[in-house]
Amino acid sequence: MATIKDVARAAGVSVATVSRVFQGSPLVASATARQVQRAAVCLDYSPNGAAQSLSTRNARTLGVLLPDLHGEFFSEAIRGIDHAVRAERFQVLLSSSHADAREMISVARSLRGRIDGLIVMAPDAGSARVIEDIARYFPVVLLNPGVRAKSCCAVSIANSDGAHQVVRHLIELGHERIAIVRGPSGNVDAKERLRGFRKALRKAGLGVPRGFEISGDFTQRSGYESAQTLLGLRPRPTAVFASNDYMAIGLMSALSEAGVRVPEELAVAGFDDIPLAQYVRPPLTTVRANAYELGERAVRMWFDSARARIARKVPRHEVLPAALVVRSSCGSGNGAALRPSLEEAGPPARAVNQIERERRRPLGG
Amino acid sequence: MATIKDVARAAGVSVATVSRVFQGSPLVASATARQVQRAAVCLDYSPNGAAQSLSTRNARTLGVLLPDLHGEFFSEAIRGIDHAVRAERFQVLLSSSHADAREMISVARSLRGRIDGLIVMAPDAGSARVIEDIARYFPVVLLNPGVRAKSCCAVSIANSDGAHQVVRHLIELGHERIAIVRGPSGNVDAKERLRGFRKALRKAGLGVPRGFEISGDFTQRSGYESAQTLLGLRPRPTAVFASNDYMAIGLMSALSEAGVRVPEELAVAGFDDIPLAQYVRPPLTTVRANAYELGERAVRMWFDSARARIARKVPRHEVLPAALVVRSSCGSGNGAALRPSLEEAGPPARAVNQIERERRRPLGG
DNA sequence: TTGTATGCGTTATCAG
DNA sequence: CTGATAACGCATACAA
Repeated sequence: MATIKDVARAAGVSVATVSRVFQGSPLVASATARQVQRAAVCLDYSPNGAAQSLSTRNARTLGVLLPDLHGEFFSEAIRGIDHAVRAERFQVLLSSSHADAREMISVARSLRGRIDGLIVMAPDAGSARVIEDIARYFPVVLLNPGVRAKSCCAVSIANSDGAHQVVRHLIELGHERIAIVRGPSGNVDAKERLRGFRKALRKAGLGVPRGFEISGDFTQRSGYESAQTLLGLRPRPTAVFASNDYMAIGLMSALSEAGVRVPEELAVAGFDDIPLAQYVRPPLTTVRANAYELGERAVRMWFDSARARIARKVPRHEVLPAALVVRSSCGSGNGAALRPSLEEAGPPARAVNQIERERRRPLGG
Repeated sequence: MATIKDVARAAGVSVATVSRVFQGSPLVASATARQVQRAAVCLDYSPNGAAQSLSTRNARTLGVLLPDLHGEFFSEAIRGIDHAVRAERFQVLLSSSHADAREMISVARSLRGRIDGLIVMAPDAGSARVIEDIARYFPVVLLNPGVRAKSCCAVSIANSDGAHQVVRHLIELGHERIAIVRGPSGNVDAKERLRGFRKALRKAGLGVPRGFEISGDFTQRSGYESAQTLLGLRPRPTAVFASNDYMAIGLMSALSEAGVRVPEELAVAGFDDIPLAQYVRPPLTTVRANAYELGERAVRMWFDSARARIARKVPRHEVLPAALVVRSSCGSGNGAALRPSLEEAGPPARAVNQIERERRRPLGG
């Protein structure tokens, strides 16, 4: 592979000049620049990134640390990150599937010299110290964090507000006995959604009868299993908010087997708006969280705080709004079309357009 | 940040010794090693990756170039890649959302010095030259490539065979007039699936009546729109193979609106086994392509060929088997449970376990 | 077993 | 406008 020296020699100039040309420096005669460019093309030269990093002390690369995630949320977040990073002409160094915090920190350390900063997603609350530790090495932005770290910026989804919205929706539809299927206990998203649930009920002057807060773990199975508990409650709830869509779908399938009609006998709502949500019967009323935007914002926030490093570094915390998506799994109070969601307009209209935009997949695989 | 020099000074040794300790060299007295380690911990030192890369001339990093992909396939492929890369103690430099080949090549060039090789996914047939170009810089493994490049290894999905299987399944169920909704014309997955379709019919001595090969573009909308064409055919087909699940689902929704019963009046099959496939009504018979494994294999193949560099470099091409997943959208010939798929066993049994494994998402968002 | 010295490919600081 | 040359942080051949 050709180096800057080879180009310099071929162009009959010094390495300094070649370097200047490649950085678009104005301090070089255009004739000389052309010479250099010709030589570079001829030798198929491009600068060595490692050498640049070493010399300039920055890598033009952002690291991304993720837990072992599956599914749409993961890929959308990455897409958002990649998009925003690309806009800054940076690169993404991805490291996912981290089991525990210890592993995360060792990976983060091994990244020294290769990245300028990190986007970290640590959903469990136990990792506070680890995060602080990592943040000593690089500027860190937390993505939907399970914990607030004093020293770093963060961007997260309005879990509490989203839950609040959907529960308020149920209340507006006339429900007074509303249950929740909770998420895993260590998970902060779950905790926040529970908080929003409680707040909405409290605001409406409704109580939460004993046993109306059923435990779950975000898996479809736990939703399925919650049905039994749910149907055994007396008085029986008329509506239930499942803390995520997977559980809502599991629950609905159990209800269907038990011959309980949704939403007539029991209204069901979820959270996340996974792609499935609009296809189950009845289509699921839920809350949309935009993972793409979450990733994008995290990166923007990183660059903002990097640029403001000279000024006072005051860690911000952005919260992305969550949007209620009304479908039919909660009924619609008086009229069937009281509050139609976009997706309900029928396939050839706007709905399909949106589906296409979101789900287009030019590759077979 | 502490450098190797600081550690050397603090430990009272030379930088060479520190370097040796960090590489686990046996040529250092254990007492000295402890000294060094203590100093390193004390100074919170870890080696600078850029400097290492520059010195050793390798980056312990694999680049991953992807087109603008959404959805499960994307994230699963990345997971597989990440997993395999991690096993080799390498890192992943990800660059997705590439619109065209030109962009891809410029990104690839800019990676010089930062990566040791590339996993490239280029589904459109036009990029052959670009690939060859990139392969001059780094060893490249193609992931589900749209084109065979002479100089690099590749791993892809058995598109043709998968299509062959599902069409043969239709034939075994007694269908004789089978149509296809094709994928985009430039796309190699689509082409291969069409090939498998034709082959299965030919083998069975069945013809493809004029008009039975309907064009589509892998979007749900195009599947929806294909229904009209399909229902206008005389004689009308009794079964249709949609080249991917999105189109199959769009088609089924159109059929449902038109009052055409699936599978009684028209059997429908898809390809990909997207998560949705088991939730639509009726659950979709399709072909499963394992994206996780695809990514994993690509990486393994890269390391294999990197290690064999000394020996003759003969580009291999692996094809991952595709598996027929029988659900109910094609009916089941004589008996309803003639050939039940795992997913049909009912929620609390194995089916849900699998769903959980596949779709567990410990994070709210 | 340890230290010295050189090179890796760039950038950047000075002189010209 | 251009050219030497000293960093950048580490690995390693060679010497001791």
